[in-house]
Parts: sequence; C-alpha cells; structure tokens
Amino acid sequence: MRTHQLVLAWIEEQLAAGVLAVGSRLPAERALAEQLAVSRTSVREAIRVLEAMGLVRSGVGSGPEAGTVITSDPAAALGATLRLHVAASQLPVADIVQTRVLLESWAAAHASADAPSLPVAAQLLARMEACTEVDAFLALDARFHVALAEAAGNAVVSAMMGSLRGAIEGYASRLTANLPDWASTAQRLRLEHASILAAVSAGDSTAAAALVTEHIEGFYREAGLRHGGAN
Amino acid sequence: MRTHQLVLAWIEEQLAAGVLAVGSRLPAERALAEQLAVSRTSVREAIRVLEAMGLVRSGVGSGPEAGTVITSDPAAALGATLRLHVAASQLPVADIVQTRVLLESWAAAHASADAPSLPVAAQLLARMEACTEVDAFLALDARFHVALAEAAGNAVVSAMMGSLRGAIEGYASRLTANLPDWASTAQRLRLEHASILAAVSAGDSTAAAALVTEHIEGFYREAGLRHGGAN
DNA sequence: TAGTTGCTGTGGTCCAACCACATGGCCTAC
DNA sequence: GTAGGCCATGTGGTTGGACCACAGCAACTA
Repeated sequence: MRTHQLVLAWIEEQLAAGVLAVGSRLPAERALAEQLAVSRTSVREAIRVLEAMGLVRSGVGSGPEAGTVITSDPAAALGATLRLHVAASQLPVADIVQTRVLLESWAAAHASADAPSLPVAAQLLARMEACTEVDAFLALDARFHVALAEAAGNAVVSAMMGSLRGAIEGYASRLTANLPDWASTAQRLRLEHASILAAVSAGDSTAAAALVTEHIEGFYREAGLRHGGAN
Repeated sequence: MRTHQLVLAWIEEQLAAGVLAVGSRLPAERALAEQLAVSRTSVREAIRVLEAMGLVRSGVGSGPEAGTVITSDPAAALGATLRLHVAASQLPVADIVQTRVLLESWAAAHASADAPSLPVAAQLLARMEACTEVDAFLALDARFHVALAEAAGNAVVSAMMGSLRGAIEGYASRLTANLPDWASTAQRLRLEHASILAAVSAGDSTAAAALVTEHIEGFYREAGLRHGGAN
C-alpha cells in the first residue's frame, strides 16, 4: 500500500468512528505527517484526493477559513469525475442526458408537495423571469433543477443529479449557440419550469415526471445533441 | 489557481483535443514537470487526483505496466467517493439502496434481450450455484448485477450502478451476519437471479423491473437495514 | 548459445527550505 | 485611554534535490 493511501485509510477510519465529522478540522499537515510517521508530501497527496472527492476544503492563513476542514460536496466531485471521463470519450453525453432524465423524472414523481426546497425553486424561477444572459440563466436553471431533485428527499439522487448537470454544463452552454432564437427558447423553458413546479406542488407525480422528461429531452433535441459519441 | 490544478487543466485539454486517449501514456513525471514549468510535486498531486477519478493508472519500473497511462474506471472512483461520504454520515445507506433500485430496475426494463453481457451474466449465475463462501458469493453477485446493468447499453447507468454497489459492499458484507441462515438466503437469491435473467431474456421488461426491485429491497429488508442514518 | 550483470528510466518517498497569507497580540503614537 | 500600525505565529502552497525499489534491456561473459 502506498503511503498516501495509508493516510486516506486513517482518515476514513476517523470518519467512520465519528472522531472526524463534517465541520471538523484535520490536524495541520506537518502535525499529521509526524503523527502518522509519514512525510508531509504523502499527507498532502491524500488531502488532494479527499479534496477531489469533495470531502475536505483547504485554506491558507489563519482563522475559520484556514486549515483543512471536513466538508461534503459530493455533487461537485462526482461531476468533475464524470466530466473528465466524458472528455476521454468514455461516457457519451447522450448517456448522461438519459441518466439525468431517469433520475430527475423519478425525483419529480417522488417529490413531496410541502418540501422546503420547493419555495426555493419558486424563488429561482422568479429570478429567471428577468434574466436574459445565457450563462446566468443556465446557472439559475441548474439550481432550480437541483432544488426540485432535493424535494424527493434522497441525498444520493440529488447529488448524482447535480453531478450529471455539472458534468455537461460547459457542453450545454456551447449547445445554446445552435439555437435559432435564445429568447424564445428561454421563454419556453420558463413556462415548462412553471408547469413542472405546479405539477409537483399539486402532487400530480405522473404529470410531473412526464413534464420533466419532455423538458430535458426537448432542450437537447432542439439544441441538436448528436446521439452516440458527442462530446 | 493552484499549480496542480494547472496540470489537471492541461491534461483535460489534451483529453478533450484527442491528443490523449485511453491507452495513451502520460509523459514521465519529471518531463511533464519541466514541460509545464512546475515542480514534480505538483505533477504528482495532479496524477493522484486523476488516479482517484479512475482516469489513470501508475506503475513503476519499465515495460507496458510502467509509467502513467490513461485508463477509465469511473465506477470504482465514484464508489470510493460515495463510500467516504457515507462514512462521513452525509449519504444515508438507505438512499444509496433506493437509488440503486431505481437505476437497476430501469436497466432491467431497458435491457435488450440479445445484449452480449447477458450470456456473461448467465455464466456468473452458474458459478454462483457452487459458491458457498459469503464474500465470494457477494463478489459474483456484484458482477452479475453489473452485467445486467450493462445490457441496457447506458455506460453512465452501469458506472453509477457499480459505484453504488461498491460503496456499500463492506456494509452489505457485514449485514450478512444478521441473517438467520445464509445458505437458505443464498438459495433464494440464486432463484431470484434466474428469474430476473429469464424475464430480461424474454423481453418482459415490466416483470424484470419488478423482480429486480423486490430482489434488492428484499435482501436489505431481511438483513435489517436500519432506515435513516445507518452507516 | 545461455546466463549474468549492470545500465537506464520509471514511479515512490522523504527532507529542507522558502513563499504568501490571515490572524492576533503587542507596541507605539496620539 | 484609545487608535493605529507592525510583527510574531501558524497555516497551506511550492520548489529542488536526494535517494530508493523496480522492471526491462543490452552488453558482456562463461
């Protein structure tokens, strides 16, 4: 076993045992290196891995932002991993979109009408009304979909949904250049968002799932996703 | 931007441009460091991240196994990430199981009856007939489920399915200690596997999805998954 | 011809040093 | 007594160099 994996195993143990939890601070790199009798280099490699996994956040200086603290952002980490594999032509974008439809339609069907994230989603829709810039619109759109997914109450589905969205975010942004008229497309998306939110709030799970499916597939159909190998 | 992220960005560019592809060799660490005008340490940190993402494999010495080569094993990487977040109590095991049911029942329903991975799945079932040891049985079980998922032809679903299974593999193994009689449970699982495979081969997608759902939920119900916080 | 030996290049590990940064306490000037 | 500036401290970020184990291969030797 390589040295940095020893550090990773130690940290995983501490997490499983509850000694470390979200919000905890890891010992300083130099102290941890001495404690585990390894070099600071190996400790840093382990921390880089944990950072890529979305499990820790490192900051320099002093104060609350400094040091290495346990966080939990699985969506970003999974998204980055997927994005790299897409770049390596190992994961077709079409499969990502299809999986996203699968997860998100399930989430829409299983969302509870009184979930606290639904008002958040509604606020995001209000902000999108006045938003004309493409990338800002897409950023709000991403947050809306994540809020919708959270209403189903499954953290894994939410994280994977967000990661799928993030993995092809740049791709989706470039796709908008294919659209004949962004303003009209945006308006259509706004209406679809409102319909989805209404269906979820009304508890009409069948309609919600169908609307979500059509919403996502419709966008990529209009923007011209090439099936079978696009990246 | 930190130095190792610069290296990551460079490698992602090379991947996206097709200069690097699966099977390619990365330049040697010392050469890459000089080429990008960074230290070898930073190059190594980037490689550790890519390794954790399942994108590269490093080997010492000379020959085909040596050096750092581009691979693609997203399932293992995603699984390790999920496992750590489970250890940090941020992803409930129940949510992982639920997501697995979602993905796998979808895969069973969308599997094509003539997929090349179905004969592989059948072979795995034959080997499980004679397998009595728990961990070996679970290992074959994992491969069977992945083969089944691959029959649906969606690489992302397959990878996520495998990662979900891997993230709680150790957990499932410990759960078997709760079972009153492993031999009878194993026999039941074998019969269910055969039924699932038969339904998929017959193209009966509705039955296949229902059988998969009951198969997975039944196991965790019998083994006693504590809902809401077990890890 | 067959075996051995050493050269070469690879990643793996460690160390020592320096930098940039943010905080907090001390010290000075008013 | 207060306000301002300054430096000591501890953090991660980065670098260069050194050494090791390993696997292949070529040159050399018996």
